Amino acid sequence: MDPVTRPLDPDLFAACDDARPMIRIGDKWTTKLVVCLRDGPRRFNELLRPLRGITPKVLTESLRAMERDGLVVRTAYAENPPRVEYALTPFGRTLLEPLAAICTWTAQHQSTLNEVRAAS
Amino acid sequence: MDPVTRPLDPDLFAACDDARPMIRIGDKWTTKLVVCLRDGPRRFNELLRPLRGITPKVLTESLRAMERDGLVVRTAYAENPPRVEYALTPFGRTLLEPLAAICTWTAQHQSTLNEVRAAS
DNA sequence: CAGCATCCTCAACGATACTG
DNA sequence: CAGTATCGTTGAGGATGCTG
Repeated sequence: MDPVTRPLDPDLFAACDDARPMIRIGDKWTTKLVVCLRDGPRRFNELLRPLRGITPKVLTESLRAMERDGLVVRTAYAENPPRVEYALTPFGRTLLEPLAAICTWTAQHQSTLNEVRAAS
Repeated sequence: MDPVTRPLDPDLFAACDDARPMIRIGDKWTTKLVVCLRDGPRRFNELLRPLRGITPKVLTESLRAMERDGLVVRTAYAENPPRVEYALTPFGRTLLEPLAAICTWTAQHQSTLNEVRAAS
């Protein structure tokens, strides 16, 4: 069929809709936070420091958003000084595997990407 | 060890760095574009329409960025009316698999997410 | 058809300072 | 320690109109 007049594949609309990552996977910190929490609960400052450059405000906002989505639980202990721990929920842990696929891809192709970008 | 004074895991810094998706996977359109192109070359308007809501400007910008990263090739045919086709490169196709993992996760947990968000 | 030009909005992100 | 408050920046994305 003439490529100019061929109809649009209806399935393409569905395919596009399925491709939306509803979780804020794209934002700057969510993926990193999930990875940081994979080995167990972490305290606020234990997250603040390895995530070089994040500010307390942004960390708080990110954690709150992930809490709302049920990815993270916040546990505050009534101690002095105060202690708060963040941990992945079972639901949050299900993100670990697909995220690992992306991380692996990035690690494998980062050099390729750098070359291509440097060449342009 | 006292949880207050325990040292930060040095590996955590590396883990965080590995978690950065260098590709603009997070942006609003890149993942959808990759999925839209998985079955073969598409023309500008064939991408514009299924990606409901995208504007020509943003589509152009997204495609240009993906071209710079070597994910997409742009082929212009000297015809009248003009015809341009966009296709995934072999490199771009390598993204399909890890992206599918995310899409599957989203499809599986979308209802869970909707419930959690509605409850808050 | 495949875009470019122009202007605009808004939310993420950041810097700095302060507090229970 | 674990934040909050305030202010400022930035850029992705959008609206609209025009063109080779």
